[in-house]
Amino acid sequence: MAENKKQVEQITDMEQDFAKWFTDVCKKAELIDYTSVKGLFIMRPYGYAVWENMQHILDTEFKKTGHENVYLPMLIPESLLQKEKDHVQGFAPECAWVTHGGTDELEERLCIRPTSETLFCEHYHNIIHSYRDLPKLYNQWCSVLRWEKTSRPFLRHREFLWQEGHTMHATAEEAIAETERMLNVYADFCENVLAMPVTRGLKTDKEKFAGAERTYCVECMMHDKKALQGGTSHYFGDGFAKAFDITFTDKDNKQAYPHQTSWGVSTRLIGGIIMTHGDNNGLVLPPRIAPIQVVVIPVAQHKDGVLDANRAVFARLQEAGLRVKMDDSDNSPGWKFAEYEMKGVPIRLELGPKDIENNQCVLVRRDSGEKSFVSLDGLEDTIKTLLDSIHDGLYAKAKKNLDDNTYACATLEEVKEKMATRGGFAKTMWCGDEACEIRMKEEAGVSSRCIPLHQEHLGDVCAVCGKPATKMVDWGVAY
RNA sequence: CCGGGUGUAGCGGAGCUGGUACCGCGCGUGGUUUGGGACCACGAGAUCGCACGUUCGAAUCGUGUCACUCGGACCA
Repeated sequence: MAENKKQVEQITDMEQDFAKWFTDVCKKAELIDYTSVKGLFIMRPYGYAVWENMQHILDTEFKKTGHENVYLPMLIPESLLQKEKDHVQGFAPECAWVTHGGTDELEERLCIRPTSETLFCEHYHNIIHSYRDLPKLYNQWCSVLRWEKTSRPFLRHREFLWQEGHTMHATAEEAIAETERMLNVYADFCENVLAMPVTRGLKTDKEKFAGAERTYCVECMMHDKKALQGGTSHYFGDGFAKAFDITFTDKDNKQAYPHQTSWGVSTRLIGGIIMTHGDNNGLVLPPRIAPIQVVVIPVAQHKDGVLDANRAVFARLQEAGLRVKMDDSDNSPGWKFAEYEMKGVPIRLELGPKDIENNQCVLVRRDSGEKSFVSLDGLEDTIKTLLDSIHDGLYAKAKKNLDDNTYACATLEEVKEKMATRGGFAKTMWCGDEACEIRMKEEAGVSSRCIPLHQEHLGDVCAVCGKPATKMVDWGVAY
């Protein structure tokens, strides 16, 4: 074994440079590739497979909760986009426009959707007439375009893949219940599928969605203690309905405006997975969305019977419904070990001549590196149990990171000092005044992440101005 | 969008007091290997991000532009 040989595929240590580590992982794990246009990325098969797995699980949940998938066009006429004032103001700065059809200039320029509220509203205007038409529970899987000034793989693409749910309800109560239901779908998904603990909360007025009355969110903490918004769920009241003249006849034969919601998660969650679970050897994927859950690596595969034994194990695991790959390429076993570690495959299975003799194989966990020798009898169940245990381990580790780095502060000074020394999330009481929020950003460098739904009473006064406070807010540096 | 850095073969780098390019890894073929990124031999591959300019001559100097990157501003 050659010592000190430079490893071409080396990944920068996260302690040394977290941002570099992140992009190294994205590239070396073959999740993503750059293109010649800033902010537009190629999702390579391995990265796209992660998204497909996420999509499949979420889509199943959406359908279970009564939603239907639709597809709306990607171009929005300028006049349509401008119907809701707050909404335009929020999105106009980052819209990309189509101005020509062939060589002819268009009479009205068309915006490439940054989000589809306006198109949904136009459509709902046409199809909602009676309370019998409600609720409308639609979801769309698509990509949207936002001309961001700075971009990073997964965290900020100019074009990104997402789903956007858009629903219409007869009453405010029903719409709010929908908003909260979907927030919980997201929270459960993050925790039970991605092994990412979340804080459920409400955005402050300053941070809420353009045009929304209320924005709920799930906030996650990354390994570098910065915050990442995992998903959002908005309650619009009847603001858009009024702007787009969407009305229905209620049971009492009176005209009424329906109440609306929208909610979404994007490929940004993949960035969250990377920064929550990854380590200095590369990606660490949560088992429930890993494109490959088990990689089978034959050892001494040139020897008689080894490949056949490996193929048999591979077939068994595949038959058992596991996502499994066998690598019988002529790379050395050591090379393969490093390769699949970098790609975050949860379990490596080694099977060589000695194992075959003993009716066993070697299982190695990606998260802990722990190695175990297990019998080939009942291997399917052993592996399924191990995958669950890896999920739990990842969750516990991320939860510890969140808990250890969330702390209460009584004053702005304290937030300033703690943020400078240890980062993470500070929770403080807040009076509700935007001026205090701005001051917190200016002086402590943190923005309000959310007003957690699970409130604690830390004191009676706002940490910034000292006036009476009623809400507890989580503050942090966000991606 | 503002300020700093970078751009040479698939990847990482050297060359940058001007004379059309070098190294390691990777890649191809053959052989030997195979329980933590194996080894030997031979071979293929880049008009130096792009454009314009200075020059007899530009990877090298100048201007512009695009992309990446680090801060900052902005960002459902």
